[in-house]
This record gives sequence, structure tokens and C-alpha cells, in this order.
Amino acid sequence: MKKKTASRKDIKRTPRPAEVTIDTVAEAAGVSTATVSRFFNAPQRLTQRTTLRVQTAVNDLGYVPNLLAGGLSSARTQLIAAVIPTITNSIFSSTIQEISDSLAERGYNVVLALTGPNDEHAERQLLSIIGRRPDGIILSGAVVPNNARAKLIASAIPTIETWDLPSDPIDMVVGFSHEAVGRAVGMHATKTGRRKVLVVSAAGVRAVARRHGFAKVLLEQGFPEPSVTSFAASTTYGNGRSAVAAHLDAGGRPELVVCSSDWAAHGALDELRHRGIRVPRDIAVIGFGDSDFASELNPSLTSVKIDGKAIGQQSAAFLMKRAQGQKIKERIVDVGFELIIRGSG
Amino acid sequence: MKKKTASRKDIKRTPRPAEVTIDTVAEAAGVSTATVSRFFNAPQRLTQRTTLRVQTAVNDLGYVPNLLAGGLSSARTQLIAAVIPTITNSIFSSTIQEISDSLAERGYNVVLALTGPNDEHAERQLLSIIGRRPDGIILSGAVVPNNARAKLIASAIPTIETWDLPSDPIDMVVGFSHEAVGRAVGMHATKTGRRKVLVVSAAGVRAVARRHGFAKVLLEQGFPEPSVTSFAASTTYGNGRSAVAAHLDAGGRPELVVCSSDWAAHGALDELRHRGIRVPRDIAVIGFGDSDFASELNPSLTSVKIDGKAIGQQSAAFLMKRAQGQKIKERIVDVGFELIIRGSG
DNA sequence: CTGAAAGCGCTTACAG
DNA sequence: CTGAAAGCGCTTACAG
Repeated sequence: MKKKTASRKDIKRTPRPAEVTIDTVAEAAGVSTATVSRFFNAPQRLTQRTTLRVQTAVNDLGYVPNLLAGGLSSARTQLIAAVIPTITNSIFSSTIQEISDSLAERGYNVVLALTGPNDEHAERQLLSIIGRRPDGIILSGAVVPNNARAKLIASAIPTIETWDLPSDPIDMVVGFSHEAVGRAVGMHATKTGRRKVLVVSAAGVRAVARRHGFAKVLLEQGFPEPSVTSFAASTTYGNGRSAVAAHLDAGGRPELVVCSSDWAAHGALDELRHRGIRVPRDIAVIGFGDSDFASELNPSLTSVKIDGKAIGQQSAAFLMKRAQGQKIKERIVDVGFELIIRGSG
Repeated sequence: MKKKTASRKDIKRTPRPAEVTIDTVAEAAGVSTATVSRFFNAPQRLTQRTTLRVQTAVNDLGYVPNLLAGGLSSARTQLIAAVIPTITNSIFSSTIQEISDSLAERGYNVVLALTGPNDEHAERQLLSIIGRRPDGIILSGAVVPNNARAKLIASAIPTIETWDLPSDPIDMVVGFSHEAVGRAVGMHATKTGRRKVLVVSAAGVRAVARRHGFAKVLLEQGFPEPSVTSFAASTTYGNGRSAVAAHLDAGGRPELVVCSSDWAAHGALDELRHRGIRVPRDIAVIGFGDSDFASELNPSLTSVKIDGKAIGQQSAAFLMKRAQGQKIKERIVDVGFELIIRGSG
């Protein structure tokens, strides 16, 4: 015996809510779906008359092409993945902003992978990102677990490591040497004769690389090894204040405070002023990042400028070249950095 | 006569680079593609023996499911779109971070739409985002052009407007009243008897709403209308300094400086100290956002705290409810705010 | 618990 | 310049 429901008209499957598809548009315009597709992807191939008819149908129906279907069909998703540790206070924002801005008019969007606190989280994010088959992946400051790294390579998705110069690159690189930054700051410190140094630093690999480059130069010049106060995440204003306060309270008498961010440097400056210590006469302060406020402080802040926007531009250019099937000979670009010496020492 | 190329073996189309697909895995595991699909989406429906076979094949082949195909087929993309003006110095970061974090383990990713400087740019970003058929759209601080707004509504994608309480919501809302924030600050100002006020404000609709709420209370209490220095984008440290400097240089003698961001307030504090003006004795300063450094400043900064993380949590909860097909009765949530009175007045 | 097969909404090589 | 039709890699209602 048939079920009651089986006797109802022709309902076989639970129907999806009707979507305006390319078929709807094609029918309304009296053309084939191929023509509607060309209207969006190769408009120069249509006659004016055809263009007009499709345009009208598209407008009337409010049609928005389904990019999932398009991407699946064409193997181009117009999606760029940005892999960063967190989005909050990210020093990489300018790079991502630039990538988004410069690729937006070609229809690209940026999808985020926030690798977060641990490897499992990072791994899961990376895998789902690979599953979305982006046309490019930008890695900035994120640690890629080994398994994810292998799948990344196997995926053959154009990948750009940025804000660093990895010794064993996955694919393309647009960055600078953190070690070299540390050495440059170290040269400056030794040149100005500041022997006793407090370093306020994040614990990430890149901040540590800067710290090592810095210490290396000091030791080479016969200076004592710097004191270090380390913080798990990127250093904040409060970190700078408290690190300086604790160091001084413990009897430290530094001649220079080097911070892994301008925020921490700002905090250091304020703590020193609060204690009536003169900058740079008694103690010099150096930051990192050359934030918008660095030049506005009193005294203005010596810092290391990284051109995050240029990193974004170069990365976008790399991806567009790959998208056009061009080979890239020089796949590693060192954008360098600039030590900007200002009033703080 | 046949073309030469036509006689070569069976080449009909330019083949794509071979991808490891669900078919590859199914064959290797000796099961159907349906079973492989279930391995990922409904593992509890498989026997242990089957699970093991599929698992092995997946590992051996390094298979990563194509989420475009999955999304197209299931009409669930596991993609959440975050629509914000810019990613640089975004006050909305905490909200997006929270959404990403809380939805990550369910396989969701966040795709960005940076609406940017003008309506055309915003429109294009929104349209391509709609084309990606996200399972939810979070709007924060972005202005949605009318045409895009219509398509958004037509798309039937669950949409949440955040960080505001729009009078004519698109769908769901998780935010607070900027007007009410302004009034609260105004009440505080009148209570403390500060009659002459300088407002340092961004020109965006929300900053302006706060400013209006603020001015309204002052006028109602018989206080004079505040002076206003307005900036196009969100206010920076430098903006705060220069606005205060210009105002004082022009002969202004305010008793209170209200800023549309903590950064500007920080700049205002520094400019006042630089001029030997005591805070809060001579002039009080109030910020907005309760940034991490607000409580660390000297004097500590009075500010308005918005719980951006809570906005993200509530938004994620809304989306998950919708994803499970639940109806939401109360679609507008006012998360409120908190005026935190500290040392600066 | 598992499989065969239809279908998701596009793109594109061919043919005309 | 335009169309018919195969194919992209999945999911899922049915059937067994």
C-alpha cells in the first residue's frame, strides 16, 4: 500500500527555496545560459543588442551569480586567503587591506584563517581554507603546523609567506629579515654607546629573531647581554609600562629600552616620564612598526618602519601574475625596513 | 580533412591538473562516494570498519574535500561574511575575532567585505559577497548602498547588523544606541558641571549620533553648545593632539574634551600635559571604546566600554539558531554600554 | 549501514 | 556571435 504522501502530486524531494539562477535569466532574456555567462565574464563577446536584453533580465530578476558554482566550474574562485594569528591589533592589517583593495575590482574577496592559540586550531583553519580552493594564500605571522604545510604544498595553491624571510619557503616570499632589523637596532645602540639595555619583547619567533640579532651585535661589540622581559602575545602599552616599572623597581638602570612594538614603547615612555626620568638623556626608547602615533609623541619615537602596504602590493602582483599563468623567476622579495631615528634616542 | 591534432589519441579537452576527489578516495577505500561524504559529514552513521578504511584512504591520498562543491550541493557554505569599512584600526576586530573563534570548530570561515571609501566600492564588495552565498552576514559600521541592501534582503541570507540599533533593520540586530552613549556622557558632563566642551569626533554616522545625543543633553540643561572638531575617518592619537592644540591656540578654554576614540583621547591627554594643563583639575578628558591602555594611562582614562566580544557571541548564536532552522522571536538585542569613570574626569 | 544516481548552478571547448 | 551539452566535485532522498 502506498503512503498517503506518495499520492500527492509530484513531490519527490523536499524542494529548495527557489533561487534565481542563470537559467531563469537565460529564459527571461531569450538566450542560452552560455550567453548569460558571457555577459558577466566576457561582455566584449556579445553584441550590444544581446547585452541589453541580458542586462534587462538581470536587473528585473535581481540576479546575483552564484560564485560557488562558477568557481567549481572554472577552477577559479576569486578568493584570496589571509592567514594571520589574530585579527585584533594585527600589525598585518595594512597588508591585508592593500590586497583586498587592489584586487577588489577584479572581483576578489579575502577569506580569513585566524590560526589562533594552538596548533590544532591552526590546522583546522588551514584545512578548511584549503578546501575552499582559494586562488592564493597569504601567510603573515602565522605558524603553519607540519601536516597543514604538507597539504598546502600538495594543493598547488599559489602561496606567499610575508613579513619574514623563511629559510625554507613554501612558494613565494615577500618580507624582510627580522634578524637584520635586530642587528640594525643593535648597531644604532652601540654607536650611541648605550651599553645597558632592557628588551621588552613578545615571545613569537619573529620578535625573538629580532632580539637575537640585536643581542648578537651588542655582544660582538663587547657590550653586556641585554636584560629581557618577555610577553606571550604581542606587546601592549601596559606591557611596556609594567616591564619598565618592574625592571627599575628591581634595581635595573638601563640606558636604552628596546620594545617589540610601538605600543609597548609608548608605555615605556610614559612610565619613564612618570618617574621623572628624561628621555633620551637618561634612557633612550626604541619601538617597532612606526605606528601613526610614533612621530606625534613627545619625544617622538625612534622606530623601525615596515612598509606593510608595499608587502600587500607586491603580494597581489605575484598572485595576478600566477593567475595569468606567468612564471615568476624571482620568487623572493626582500622589501627591507627603515630605522627611523627620532627624539627618543 | 581532419586536422592533425584531431588524430592524436583521445584528447578532446585541455585536461585540468588532476585533483584528488571524492571519487579517488571512494575507489581507494572500496566504498561509494556517498560513504566518503558521510565519513566527513555524518561519521556516526558508519561502522568502525568502514570508517577505518576511508580514514586510511583519506590519509594516504592527502584528500581535502572541495568545499565549493560541497557548498553548492548542500546549500550550506559554512562561510560567514563580515562587512566592515576597513580592517586597519578596526574597532570591530574583537567582534569578528569572536565570531571566527566560536564558529571555527564547526568548520566556518570568515570572508571579508571591506566596504572602503565610496559607495561603488561598497556595492561591488557586497555583490560579490552575496554571490558567495554565505550562511550569514555580519554588518559592522559599514554603510550599505541601497541597491546592495535590496539584493541583501532578496538573498534571504541571515543578516545581523551590529554595533548599532538601526531604526529600520534588515534582519537581526546586535548592538547599542550611539545616541544613548552620547546622552550618558552628556549626563556625566552636566553632573560634574563642565560647561564648556570640545568634542573631537569622526564624521561617521555613529560618531555623529553620539555627538548629537551628547549636545542634546547639554542644551537641555542650559549648557552652551559644544565646540566640534571633526575628522573624516576614525580619530587617531595625532588627531586628538592637534585638535586640542588648535582649539587652545585659537583661544578656546574648554573644561572638558570628549573624543570619539581612546586614541584621540590619549593624544588630547598628552597635548594637555605638554602644555602644563592639569587633568582633570583644569580640563577633563573622555574617550570611547575602553581600549586596553585606557586604564593604564596617567591619569587613567574615562571611557565608554562596548563589549565587542559579546556582540560577536550573540551574533554567532543567532546564526547557529538560524542554521538549525529555529525561528528567532526577539531579533533585536541591545547589549548596552558602560561609562567607566576614571581619573581623567 | 551502504550505494546508485540525480541534482546543485555555473563555465567552456566545440560546432555552427 | 551564439547555443547545446558535458563536466566541475560534492550531497542526499530513496531504496535496499
